[in-house]
Amino acid sequence: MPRKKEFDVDEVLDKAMNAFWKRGYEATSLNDLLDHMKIQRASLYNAFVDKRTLFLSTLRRYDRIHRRAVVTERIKLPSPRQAILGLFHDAITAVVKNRARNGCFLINTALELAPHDQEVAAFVNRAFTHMERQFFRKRIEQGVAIGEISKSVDAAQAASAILSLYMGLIVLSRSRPEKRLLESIAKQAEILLPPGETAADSLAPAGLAAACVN
Amino acid sequence: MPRKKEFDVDEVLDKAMNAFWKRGYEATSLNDLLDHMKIQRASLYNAFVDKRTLFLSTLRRYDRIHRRAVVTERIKLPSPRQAILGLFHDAITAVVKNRARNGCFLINTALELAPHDQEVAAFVNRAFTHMERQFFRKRIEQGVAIGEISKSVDAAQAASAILSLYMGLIVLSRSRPEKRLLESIAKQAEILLPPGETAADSLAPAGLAAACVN
DNA sequence: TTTATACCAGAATGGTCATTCCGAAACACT
DNA sequence: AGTGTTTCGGAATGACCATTCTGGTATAAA
Repeated sequence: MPRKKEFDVDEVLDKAMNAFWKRGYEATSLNDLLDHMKIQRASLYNAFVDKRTLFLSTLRRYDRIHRRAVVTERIKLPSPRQAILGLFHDAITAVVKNRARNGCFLINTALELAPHDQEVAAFVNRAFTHMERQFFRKRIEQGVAIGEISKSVDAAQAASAILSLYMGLIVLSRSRPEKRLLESIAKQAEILLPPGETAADSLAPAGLAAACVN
Repeated sequence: MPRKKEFDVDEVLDKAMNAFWKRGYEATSLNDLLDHMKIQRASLYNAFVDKRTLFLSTLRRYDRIHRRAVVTERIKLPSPRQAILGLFHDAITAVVKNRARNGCFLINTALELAPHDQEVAAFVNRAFTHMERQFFRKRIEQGVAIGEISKSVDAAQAASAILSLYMGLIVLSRSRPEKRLLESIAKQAEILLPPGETAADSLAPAGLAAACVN
């Protein structure tokens, strides 16, 4: 009896996501969305309820296919240290190759909407905390366990710092997509994760050990 | 001949700044502004031209009294290392004490408007670059020169990283104002600026110390 | 006093916003 | 053929937006 939907929901959701990602929530009007999604008004409201609900849907989708997917890929990598540092270098090449000028949708949203929308705040919060604890911290702990990362590293503390450094990198990359600058930041991420002391369990204090990287 | 202005320009500018700082540009309507500034419509347009010009004025004022003022204070401090690390601790206490959850006006603006407003982009860019080069880098160089910071530190690179770490801290503090988390980040800032080799030298194994000259 | 300006309060303008509603055509099933 | 649903294109709605305008009033200097 019912007529089939003539557009792919995920496909138009992607287009809506890109629109929101590029301009933010407030600055993206419904007409902008319709232009990008190439569907009719009625179809949008029928399929996605309203603007805010559509936004949340795109945010969830971004989290799934852009953040979670990357994390689960990188969790499988044999080298915990490279899994983390690779994230930085991927972000840099994405920026330098003139692709990602939009930054991170989650970070953008955290600043624009989270302070005034509890549901959004809870969502981005969970995402950031997941990054910190389930990716950065776990991988650092693994790195320390297999001797790839120095025992002098406090996994929880380093995870916070790496997260902060990463977010700073993304924020900075929007206004200053300079390769040299961004690579300096990635370089210092390496310093926060000094390689394990293969020879002897060094007596060197953490600060000095960190300074010795490279 | 002319009647005197009955409101203090800087005073109402401060109120406008707080409104924009809290909600961002798009989400702050002119009525919001009038409510906060407690002046009349005509007075606003007479004194500040229009909304965007008013916004730029508040941004310039923020830069002057919130960023530049802090920097010039901290440039005078005797200890370059403490001048930098103090910035982190000040930000943290501001967040945990009086719940300053508005983050940094410049960073918020960099994400909301800079991508679509060239003038704004140029302004925040100059501010960030000034932070990086005229404050962080210069102070690190001084620290290295007086032996407070290890010679192994590349001032330019470390400055980029410290800026990135600081921005990450501010961004993160908006959604997660947890003292423990933020202090972990500040702690790692210290690691990026290891103290100069005075006593630590003697404790380190000879081989390791040699590896540090680079 | 005159004159220029700032004040107040609010209406008017012209636009855009998200959302709803309409009629008609397209389609898929019984 | 008939029924239910989704398409389309657009019009209507009502709210809010930034900005301008209209009078009327107060205040200072010439």
